[in-house]
Amino acid sequence: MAYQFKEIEKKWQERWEKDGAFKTKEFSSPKFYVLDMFPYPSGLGLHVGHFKGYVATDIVARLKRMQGFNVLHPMGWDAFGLPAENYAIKTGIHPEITTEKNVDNIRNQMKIAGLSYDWSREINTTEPDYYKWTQWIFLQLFKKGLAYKKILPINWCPSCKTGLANEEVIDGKCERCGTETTKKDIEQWVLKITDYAERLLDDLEGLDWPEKIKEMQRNWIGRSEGWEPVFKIKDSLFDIPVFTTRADTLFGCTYLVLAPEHPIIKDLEIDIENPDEVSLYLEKAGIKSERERISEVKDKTGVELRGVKVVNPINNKEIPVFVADYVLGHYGTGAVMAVPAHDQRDFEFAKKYNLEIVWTVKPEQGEIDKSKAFVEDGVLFDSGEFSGLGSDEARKKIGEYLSKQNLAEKKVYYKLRDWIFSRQRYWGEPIPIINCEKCGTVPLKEEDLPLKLPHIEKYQPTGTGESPLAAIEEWVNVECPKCKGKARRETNTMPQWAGSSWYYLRFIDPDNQKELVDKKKEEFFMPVDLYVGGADHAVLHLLYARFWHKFLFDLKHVSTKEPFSKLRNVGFVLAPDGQKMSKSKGNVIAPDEIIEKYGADAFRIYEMFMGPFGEAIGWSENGVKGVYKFLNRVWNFSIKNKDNKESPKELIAEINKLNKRVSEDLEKMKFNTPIAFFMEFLNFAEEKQAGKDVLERMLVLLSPFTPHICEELWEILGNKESILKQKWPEYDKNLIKEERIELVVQINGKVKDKIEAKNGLSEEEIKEIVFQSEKVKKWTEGREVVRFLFVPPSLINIVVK
RNA sequence: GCCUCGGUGAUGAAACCGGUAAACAUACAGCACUUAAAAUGCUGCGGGCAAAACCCUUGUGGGUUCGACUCCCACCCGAGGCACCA
Repeated sequence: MAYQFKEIEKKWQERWEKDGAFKTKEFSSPKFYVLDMFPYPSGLGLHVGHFKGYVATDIVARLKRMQGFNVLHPMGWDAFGLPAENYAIKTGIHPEITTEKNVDNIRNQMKIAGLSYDWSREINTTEPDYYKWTQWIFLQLFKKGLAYKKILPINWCPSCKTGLANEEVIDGKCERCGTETTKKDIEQWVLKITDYAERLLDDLEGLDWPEKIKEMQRNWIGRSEGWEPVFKIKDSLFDIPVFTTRADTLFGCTYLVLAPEHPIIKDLEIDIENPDEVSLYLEKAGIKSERERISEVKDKTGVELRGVKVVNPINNKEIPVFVADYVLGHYGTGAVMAVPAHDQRDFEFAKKYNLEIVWTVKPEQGEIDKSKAFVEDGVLFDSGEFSGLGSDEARKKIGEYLSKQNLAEKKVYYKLRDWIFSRQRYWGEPIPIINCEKCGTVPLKEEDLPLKLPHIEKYQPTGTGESPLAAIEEWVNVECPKCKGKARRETNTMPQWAGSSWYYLRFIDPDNQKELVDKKKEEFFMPVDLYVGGADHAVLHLLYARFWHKFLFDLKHVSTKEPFSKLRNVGFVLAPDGQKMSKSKGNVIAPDEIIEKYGADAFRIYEMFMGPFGEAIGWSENGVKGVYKFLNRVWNFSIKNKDNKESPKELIAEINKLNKRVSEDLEKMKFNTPIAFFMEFLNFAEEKQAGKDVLERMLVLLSPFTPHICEELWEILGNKESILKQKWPEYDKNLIKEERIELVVQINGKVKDKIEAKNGLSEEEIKEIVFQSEKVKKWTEGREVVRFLFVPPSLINIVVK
């Protein structure tokens, strides 16, 4: 008979809630903080993919509770952001209302899946009580000079009508809507994440994170070490420093290239003999979109500044100067020394404009292939006193030689750019700043926080670079806190990523009105012991959160250098057709219908059984049916044996084996194999008489995976106290040892025979048994036995000639 | 181009530290139960053969080893990330 999952699941979910079974205790050691990346409360609800991570952390949370940990396992809502606002534009329904509705729906989805969150700690980034502290952190950043305003050519999404951070531009397109971004000069709030570049890079070392994510962050931060030689401009007081990692190729530098944005171009105006040509080029470069720049990688364009020459500091050669947009204004000094012989980009440019190519580095062996640049390290020639040196040594020697004459400096640059922090949209945290005509930028007083987001009727973005908030006169026009004169509020809002950059701290102390988090509680619960979410946040959320955390650490508001000590990525759940699930493709599978048809327990173990946790795997309803069948067998097996007292020895060995395998694999964050082990165990045990001891152990081990059915059967077996209170069982390795085993006999490494024998025999005894085998005789007859290898407990390899 | 993962039956996959390749499931086929279907149970299921014996098989080619999915070298393919970063 099929087990009645609907009644059972409802019954236990209500019981757990009534008992407050998942409430975290304050200051009860040891603690374990296991956290999911909190979701955006979309109107579609969550699909089965979101639950893969949630079920895994839930299993860990339940396991850790049984192992005696005081588990902090909270959930909340990252509810600011564009979709709610776009929905409001379309329907006129306020984001506050849609957010609340969506949150209720998703919270319910999580509850019917039996996820063991401590709901008393629920947070929502759009509640003033929460964003008060997001704003507070912003004020601290401002006070430390880490939040500043700047007119910048930013990435602009013409569809979302807002500026974007570099991290939000993927392939020249808006991360949200896929529209191609353009450049726009707007005054922006910028956070100085670059001040933390070195620490963000160095501290990755100690983290138990997937190597992939660490590597992505390293690349994003992009540290590079080199020298910055100075090129003097001929007949001028100006000079131009350039950054290079290849100081060893300096003798091969035959021209200099400036980025179109380089300020010195203006200073040189009077010397330039071809001003029309130059300004035409600059104009063209300025309007190019990010996309165009990327697509033109192969076709380098530029223009010479005729009449301007610079001097190569290493050999005093006069060389020409070009402007080209393959040199970026925002990296290094915005100027490069071009060495066409040893840099592929310079090589292409030199070929196109017929510039001199001077070879100064050759490979240690063989000749240079002069059809392309030789970019590897090698041995210097035609390089004065440095000829004959290897590249590595030459870099150092040349750098030091120049720096003695104050013609170069050792330098480190990072690819990481400051975080563009303002958005010209409505549905976000207002930036707590007042712009006064007299006093300039004035921060709000901390006691005036939260600065509430006003309720408005018109959400349409203005497209002018101002947010819709700018239209609300009574909100915008305020008195300056400093001089009491006329002033205007900052109308930009914070980006999507603000609220999620510190939310893990608020779970520790969600109702604190006086501070962001109580110091003692923070010290107790931090860091997050296990953080689980998709790999798609590798350089956005995970980098921003680390930055804010380090900042709070410097202010002594948090006690750890890093927020998340262990991170694991969950793989996508794809639609049955192998495609990504999306509303537009109509292939989204909701957990609700699966739970309705097969129950939460079946849903939960299917999510885990479908494959390795980190891999992307297609959904299969037949797979759900398969594990549902398994749960029915667990039910029937337990009911059938519920009155048995004792178990046979072989079953005791088997349950200990199961115990070992499940414990070990859970420790390694493997969730698919333990389920296979349970199935194997049941296949073995089903026909046998099982006693209460074995049944109970099985249920306790299974309970983190499928808590409802286990609770019910646990009760049926006569237990009064919830299975949640049981200790995670230890296995006895002496009981696992089998009495009889199968010897596997190989001849020259190939399996030829299998012989059953007593376990634990000596090599001599085994040898005797093995050579009695007909098959072994057949293969060894007339041949010389060179070696006899015995690999305990069961493998034998006989090497014959 | 660079970086990081991957490549095993029809499918999802398993295999600890180098030791029986394909556990566990799904699909499929056959049988039982049923008036019938579903559900359930049983059997089979990498390939060369219908079968035993035997041989082959973890992307390809080579190497190390008594023994390689696992280690080393070269290459091919796929996914994700970065991408004119000097």
